[in-house]
Amino acid sequence: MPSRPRKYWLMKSEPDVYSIDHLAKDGKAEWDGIRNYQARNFMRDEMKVGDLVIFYHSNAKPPGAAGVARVASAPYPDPTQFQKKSKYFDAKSSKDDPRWILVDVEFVERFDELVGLGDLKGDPALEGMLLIQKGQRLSIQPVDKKHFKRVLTVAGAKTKVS
DNA sequence: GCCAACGTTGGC
DNA sequence: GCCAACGTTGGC
Repeated sequence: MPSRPRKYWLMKSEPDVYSIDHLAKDGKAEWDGIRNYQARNFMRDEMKVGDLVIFYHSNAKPPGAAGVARVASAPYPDPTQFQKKSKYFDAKSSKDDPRWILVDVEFVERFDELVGLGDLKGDPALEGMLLIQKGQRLSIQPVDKKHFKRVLTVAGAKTKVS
């Protein structure tokens, strides 16, 4: 039994860099490269194994919700922060006190058709969803259960949320 | 490619 | 602690 109700999330990824198809192929991935404190805090403090995630394609043509993933590990330090050759290297971070934390994410399903940002914005049932607020750029964000379920419905998803 | 919105950095 | 400068995000 989960010790708290399952939470719901949305995580953005640029499909040119890492798409839902990449995740489908890999099965599981380290969600590395997050260098925003608010996004890090969600992974470090609030995500639990089993939480469901909308996998969102950003900077894409078109942008939109591409599928579903699941949190698959406890939080742990992002290894790329210590790799000098990585674009995510952070000289100010130390192994004793790592600044950047990530979780593993595993593939659940790929939507038959991407639910475009325009459709999300035009859906009255999604009113108030963080993603569609003006100026909102957080790459990891919480999603209300009702909004999460709505996106799955619109997508014709196989994943069911009780 | 443009640029609005937002976050971070660093001088003071 | 303020805030200008700068860098990034991400839709268009």
